[in-house]
Amino acid sequence: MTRNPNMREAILSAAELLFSTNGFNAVSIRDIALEAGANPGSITYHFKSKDGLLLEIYKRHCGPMNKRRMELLVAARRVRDVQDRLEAIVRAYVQPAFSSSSDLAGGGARFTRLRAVMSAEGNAVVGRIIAEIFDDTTNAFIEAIEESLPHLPRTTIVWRSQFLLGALYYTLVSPERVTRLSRGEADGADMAEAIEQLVASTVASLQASDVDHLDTASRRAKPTQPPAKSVAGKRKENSTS
Amino acid sequence: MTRNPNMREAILSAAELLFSTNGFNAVSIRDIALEAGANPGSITYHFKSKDGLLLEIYKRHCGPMNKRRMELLVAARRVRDVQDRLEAIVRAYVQPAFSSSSDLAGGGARFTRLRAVMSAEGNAVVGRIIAEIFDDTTNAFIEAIEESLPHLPRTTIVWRSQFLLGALYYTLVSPERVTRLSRGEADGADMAEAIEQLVASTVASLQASDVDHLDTASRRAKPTQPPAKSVAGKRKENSTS
DNA sequence: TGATATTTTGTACAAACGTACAAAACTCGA
DNA sequence: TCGAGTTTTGTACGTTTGTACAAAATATCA
Repeated sequence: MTRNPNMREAILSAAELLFSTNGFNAVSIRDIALEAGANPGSITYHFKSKDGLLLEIYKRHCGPMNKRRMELLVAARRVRDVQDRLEAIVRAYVQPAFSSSSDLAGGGARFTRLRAVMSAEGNAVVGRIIAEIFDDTTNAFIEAIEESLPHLPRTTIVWRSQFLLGALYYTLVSPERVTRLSRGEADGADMAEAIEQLVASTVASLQASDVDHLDTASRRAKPTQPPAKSVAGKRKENSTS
Repeated sequence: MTRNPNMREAILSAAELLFSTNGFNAVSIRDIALEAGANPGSITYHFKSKDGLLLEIYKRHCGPMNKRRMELLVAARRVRDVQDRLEAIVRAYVQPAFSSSSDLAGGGARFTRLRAVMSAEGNAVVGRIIAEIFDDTTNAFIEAIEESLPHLPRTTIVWRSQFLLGALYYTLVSPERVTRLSRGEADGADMAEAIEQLVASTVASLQASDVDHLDTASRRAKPTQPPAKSVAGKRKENSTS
């Protein structure tokens, strides 16, 4: 059998691929070994345990990705125009999640899909990592958005950042849904297009005025309402704060 | 027929809970039996296999949820004002995903979280069901949105519906992230608040003009731009259509 | 009630799981 | 070329897995 010069890398790559498409528990160490062309025992040798392997995948990607995010964020904050700045901020958050600056091509998207799957499975191993590693970066983005949209409550920005991350995750998890529902007119696996659509959608969402709870309640009570000119963010803010 | 329907129901409920929080493969039949206070063998008796149990959960919820969605959609389409109609359409899609009209309280949210997890795990059993059962309903919503926003290409609506579903899923999967990032000011598990935030965000996203690729390219080339008044949906439409 | 149908239980089994570990096969400076 | 260090291999272990099945328990209805 041909020996792989860097078996450790092959194992990491195979594990990334299989975990990100099938979840953690559905993939056995033997599956990974087969995909990587390695012996099951050598996985134990390199990473000690299955959890250790998953942990190593995270360690490999988190640093470079969030570093790139922060670099792009610093540049984005310098953009003069508010609209452009907001778009640049969102793009700085989204883009590194699709294509990491690190070694492998498309590795960024694969790792982000892995994060989505682990998040859905409620994986205990990565639970702490997410809060420890990602929250700092996320907070920096929230603050940047706060600065550009000072009228918007922080809680609303948090909600919309949640929606952004969910949209990001799901786009990588189920791209075929976009292709199917668009009847082939769009390609859900087209990452460049996904980024553009996601950025545009998120910027518009962020620019909308805050949810007004009292107003919303009254609007549901009497659905007929003086006609609005169908411009988003039109509703006046008279929130509780 | 069923002499003691309680046990069957208890198994279904326990499986729903465990699957939706831990994934499919991480939960064993013995785990479910323990949670339901049943014997492992009785699960095989009622549902034949583990896959059969998962399938039965879907059969139980899909019908009522999508029926409710269609009822609300019909009502939403009758709303006169465009802004209000759009909001009603989005709400008709979102609301039944959080609280089903069926028996158990909060069962809707639990089932939607289950769908999110199965989607992330790429579960083969439910793969076909989703396309078969959900696409009809989703298409009805896309058409309703198309009707309210005739200037928007269908592909863009599909992308934004993808983002909506992803946001919906992730909100149910990781509500604690909202609580954490908002430093306790918001409660990610507050479903009513989540719905309001999600609806407002999505309506604003839908009302944004289409992504213009050429324009976007030029805007990135020369970042200085006539200042926008930071009102969502303000940008003029000069799309390709 | 007794006969029959339905549900629950306990146990068993083959397969797959994560992991450990010794032997074998490599690598590479001296 | 040699030998120490590193990596890979093969195998074996104790568990846990999904499922099957017969016996026991329970419910239904003449």
